Amino acid sequence: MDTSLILQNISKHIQLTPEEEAHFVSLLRPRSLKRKEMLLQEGEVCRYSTFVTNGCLRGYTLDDNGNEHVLSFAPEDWWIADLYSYFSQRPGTLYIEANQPSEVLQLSKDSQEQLYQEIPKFERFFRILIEKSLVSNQQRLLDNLSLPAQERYLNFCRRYPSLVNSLPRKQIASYIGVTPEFFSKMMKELLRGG
Amino acid sequence: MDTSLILQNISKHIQLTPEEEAHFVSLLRPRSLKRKEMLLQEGEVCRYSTFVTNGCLRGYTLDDNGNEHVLSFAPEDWWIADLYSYFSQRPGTLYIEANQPSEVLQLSKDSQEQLYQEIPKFERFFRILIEKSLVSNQQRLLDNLSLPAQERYLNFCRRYPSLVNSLPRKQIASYIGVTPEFFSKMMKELLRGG
DNA sequence: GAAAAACATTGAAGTAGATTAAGAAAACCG
DNA sequence: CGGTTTTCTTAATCTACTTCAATGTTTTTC
Repeated sequence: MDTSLILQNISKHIQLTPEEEAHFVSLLRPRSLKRKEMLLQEGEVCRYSTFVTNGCLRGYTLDDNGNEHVLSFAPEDWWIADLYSYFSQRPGTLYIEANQPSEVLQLSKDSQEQLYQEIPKFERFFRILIEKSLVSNQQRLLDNLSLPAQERYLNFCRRYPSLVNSLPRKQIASYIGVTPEFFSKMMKELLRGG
Repeated sequence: MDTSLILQNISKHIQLTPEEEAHFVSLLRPRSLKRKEMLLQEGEVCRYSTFVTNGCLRGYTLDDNGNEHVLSFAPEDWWIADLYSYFSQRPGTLYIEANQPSEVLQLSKDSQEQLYQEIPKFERFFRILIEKSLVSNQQRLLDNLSLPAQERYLNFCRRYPSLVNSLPRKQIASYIGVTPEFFSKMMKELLRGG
């Protein structure tokens, strides 16, 4: 398994000794996913934090009408989980699905707790990771409260430039909170210079 | 200054020795706020995490049209900050204002970093605090993407039962993302049993 | 306790975005 | 490749919510 990306990801915030790196790596479980393969479904307990080394996953909920609402995308070098379920180890509401054939590394909740005990630096690492998530999540919430769909789309383009042209438009529409039909109209407007 | 509430808040997640408690308390700076007093304004750097021992604060942004969008309320026993600005120590976009005369305890960013070094347990405490914020923020975002205003209001009532009857309705309207006018109509519907 | 300020309600008119339905274009897969 | 499924677009109709404007009602302030 290729662990260079995840070790590099971690080294952005904490420095590990070679022994610590080796120990961390020993806790990881690699997994390959086919396109459309489900990593997690509503009602299940999320037992792993998942790091994407290749491909792209997406996390979403289904509402009462069966409409999908995308909470997050996880391209290469990102983490994903149903955090409510992962932290509480209770059944969650999120679906996590591979958008493309993907390679991931999984860290179980138990391993993560063990890691906090053995190498306290990891407590710092995951704290910082969550801090960043929280900040961007708050910004996205404020965007949804205060900006029209067009602006939210432009913000999406800034935040995920690599994804804009590789995701189905309906998934982007769902992420910014509009229907595919409206998204289509909006794009026409945008290109026409509106 | 009365530190019993904040020590109790902390003891929910980590156990401190009396010496550690004393040291922590020595880093806190008490502050009294009048109604409408601003703790933070757009463009300023957020230098403190603020814990509310009494009263209630609110965090909001102003959009281009001067409309207020409430990101969070902080009643007694809650923490509040402009997290983007606090973590990055760069100018932020949030206003934090006292809804009522309030008593708060402030922990500076420097003190917090110092605390992480001196008493690593605090790294755990704040990690857990942020984990919980992130989970509830994600849920709120999904609510905004998938539920009509009425349902979002009912969720608000569940989340902040103590605030429902003590906040101006326009602030609740702003929190759930509708205008005061629409909120008024919605409440009429709700009471009529709709 | 009066004046001022902030908050709340109502109604009419307008709009961003949803829904439905249908056809066209891609993308997938055997 | 060719058939199936998924995605994308367009257009007509519909609705949840906004805006504006006016009025009434609390709450604040001094």
